Amino acid sequence: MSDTSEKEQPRRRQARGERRIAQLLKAASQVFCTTGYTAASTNAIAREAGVSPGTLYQFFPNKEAIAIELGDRLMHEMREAYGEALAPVAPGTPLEEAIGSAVDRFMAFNTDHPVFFALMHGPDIPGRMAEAHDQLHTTVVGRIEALLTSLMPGTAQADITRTAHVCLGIYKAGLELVLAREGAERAAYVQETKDVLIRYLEPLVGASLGRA
Amino acid sequence: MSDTSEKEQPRRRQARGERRIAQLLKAASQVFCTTGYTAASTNAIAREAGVSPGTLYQFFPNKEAIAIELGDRLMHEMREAYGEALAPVAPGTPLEEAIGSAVDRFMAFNTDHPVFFALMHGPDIPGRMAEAHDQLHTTVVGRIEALLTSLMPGTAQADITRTAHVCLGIYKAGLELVLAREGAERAAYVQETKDVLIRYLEPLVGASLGRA
Amino acid sequence: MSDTSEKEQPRRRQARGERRIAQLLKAASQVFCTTGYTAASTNAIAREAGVSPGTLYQFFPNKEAIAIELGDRLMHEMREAYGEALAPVAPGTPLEEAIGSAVDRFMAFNTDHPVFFALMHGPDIPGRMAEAHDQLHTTVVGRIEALLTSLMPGTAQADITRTAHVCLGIYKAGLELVLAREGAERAAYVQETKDVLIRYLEPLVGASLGRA
Amino acid sequence: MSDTSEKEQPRRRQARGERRIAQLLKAASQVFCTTGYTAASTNAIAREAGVSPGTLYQFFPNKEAIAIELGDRLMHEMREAYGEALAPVAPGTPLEEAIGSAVDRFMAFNTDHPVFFALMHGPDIPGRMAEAHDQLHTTVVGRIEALLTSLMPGTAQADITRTAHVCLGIYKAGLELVLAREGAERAAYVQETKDVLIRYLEPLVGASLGRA
DNA sequence: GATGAATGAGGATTCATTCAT
DNA sequence: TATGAATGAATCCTCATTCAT
Repeated sequence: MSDTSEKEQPRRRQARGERRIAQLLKAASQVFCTTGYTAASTNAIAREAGVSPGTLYQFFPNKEAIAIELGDRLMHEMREAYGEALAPVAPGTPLEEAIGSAVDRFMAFNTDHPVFFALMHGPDIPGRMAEAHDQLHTTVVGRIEALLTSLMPGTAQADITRTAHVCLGIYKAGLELVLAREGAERAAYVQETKDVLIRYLEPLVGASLGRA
Repeated sequence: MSDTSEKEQPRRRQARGERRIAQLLKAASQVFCTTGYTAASTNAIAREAGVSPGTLYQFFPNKEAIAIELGDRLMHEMREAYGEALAPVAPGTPLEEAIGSAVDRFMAFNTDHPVFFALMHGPDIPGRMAEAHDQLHTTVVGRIEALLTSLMPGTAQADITRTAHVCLGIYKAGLELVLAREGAERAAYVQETKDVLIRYLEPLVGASLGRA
Repeated sequence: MSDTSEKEQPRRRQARGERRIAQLLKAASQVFCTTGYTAASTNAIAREAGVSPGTLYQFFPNKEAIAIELGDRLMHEMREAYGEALAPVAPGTPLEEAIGSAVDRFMAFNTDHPVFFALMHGPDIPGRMAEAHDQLHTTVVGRIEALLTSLMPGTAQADITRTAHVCLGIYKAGLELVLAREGAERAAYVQETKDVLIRYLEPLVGASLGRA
Repeated sequence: MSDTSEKEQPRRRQARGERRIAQLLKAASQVFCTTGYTAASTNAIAREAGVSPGTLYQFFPNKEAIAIELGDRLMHEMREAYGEALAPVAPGTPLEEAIGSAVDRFMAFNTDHPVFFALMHGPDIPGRMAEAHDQLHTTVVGRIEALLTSLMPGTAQADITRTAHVCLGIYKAGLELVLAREGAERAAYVQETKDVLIRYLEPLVGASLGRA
């Protein structure tokens, strides 16, 4: 009735809502990882979250909205946790170091959040869901472009873009291999992924340096 | 009474069946490409083929059987058309040439048969379908291993295997990029794919040569 | 072209047709026994007979026609094989003997032709198939009535009919128990069936004799 | 905040569910009676209940679960309504009375719940549904054995069991005849059923008494 | 907000039956 | 006749989504 009630009531509700949303997204992560986006059912997500289907729809208008929100949060979290992973490196940083740390950080993040892969991946992502996918994709590519621009100054934008796409492709391929392994084999594949990227970029970086 | 009447009658019928099967597989290819395996419906495949659902089930016991048969045919076709694409190269063949021609051939095949990619791809492949997927995968990896063994004699088998997996990953990543483009951009991505592979393998090949 | 060709051609065809029909009915028997009438599929029958579905429909207009024809043939066969099993007995025949031999003969027949039971039985017999069932039923009841009339002269027709229905019910119940057993147990159940019938009929027969 | 809000809200919902279940089981009863279990379709049951197919599956995972639950409820109801119908009779009870009342009670129950018969009956019961059927059957046979043991003390177990099976067979046969009639005819068949059972058991009971 | 019942279109699959060959 | 391909309605069942409470 007073200010408090008008501010704290909603806040409490929002807090509860946030908890619910987090709970649902966590459940969705697990289900998406297990069955893939297409085969995941909203009922299964609700069940996994321990709530009723109706509750799920109180927070998300439909299935893809869950995936989109999940993607957004992942991007946020990534930005916060490893914000500078892909930021332009200081001039003079050796390529190996730049790539190595970027891959390490990304791999760590993706290993901790396997949904990321499930969402990034897959041509069977149907309908409007593709938007979320594309958006995520575009963001990541943009960040890679920024990194590459600092590594290969003077390179044409089109080439930067293409190289960025290739790098992301290599990374995703490596990630898939990594996620399917454990222990020493996993570490070996992480190293391979770095090697592929380094060897791929080395001549490009060299050329741009020579040009500069 | 003559050979014709006793042999061609059934043959004609069989021919009709074969045509239907081909037609259904073609339809399935398109649907799988468009929607992915999981989301593809047998009714949609039948509709695309212009037949009733019952007809589809006259030739295939279930959805996965279609995918399996499709995979088998693709493998056959690949073997026949580009049989030696991945066969061990003559000693002394420059790496660039070996990789270049292998990638060209594969890309050509995959561009002509985009389902291949749809079937190769995707961790959300459910049920017993995964078998088919794995089998296809194993076959391809095996062929790459053979190629690598001839390129990098004396390398430990475990390393060969890992390298083969990485190469396949790179190729698939490249393919995905290529398939999403047209014309000059597509050609550029083909070249990038080759470059990635060549630069990745060059040191390995060199090392094994030095050792030999 | 001569008489021979006009008579023997059809005859040969009829002969072939008869063989086909017999073959199909045999297959149907097995399928009906295994899965029951409702769950039996015409395709399964055709497969069991080693012919195509089309062939089956060349001889039978639909599924129930198969059952009807099967029932008819069974009745014929029964009549031929054990024609007098239920015919009125000679006056003075002890009830035990009359019942005993009738049950023995029927049981033998039904044991040899388990379809009979499958067709007689069951409230899930749907649609027009019920006709066949009813017809068969009516025939059997009629024969039992004849037997009872000779055993219980002077009894009202309504009572005879009711008693006949009860006897058939007892017999079918006994048969079900018998068919589910083997060896000594089976023999014991045959005896029980006879006992039930004899004890049920004895007072009725006695009463009618006293009356006469 | 009060008990009412926290307990009755869910209760009301549960109540709705219970009503639906009852409604669905009632509809299932009718459909099973009309078409038999095998030919009964879940859609038909849902339609009969006036709900959508999805609703049915909210409460039952599949068709057989409906039949099983139906059987369970019938058994419960039977136990509650006529709990002692088959319980051992007081020593000295005339056989006619024991049988008469047991048959009356059972017939009354089965007449009120014709599904019981539909579920008891039928060798074409497929799949895991057979379990339910067998369980029901076993329960009933057990109760008859108990009754017979009290009527025929000193009889070998194997004989008791066989006699129980025969009695159940007779009863089911009688029931089938009874259910197909109305009014006076029905009553007459009830009496016949009793007579058959009494005459069948009389000598056995007498023998065991003589022995005792 | 939360619940869970309700919906109904859609998916895989089967099957009696027909038809071209 | 025989074949087997073709049909399409009907089955069982699922799922995204809505709604009354």
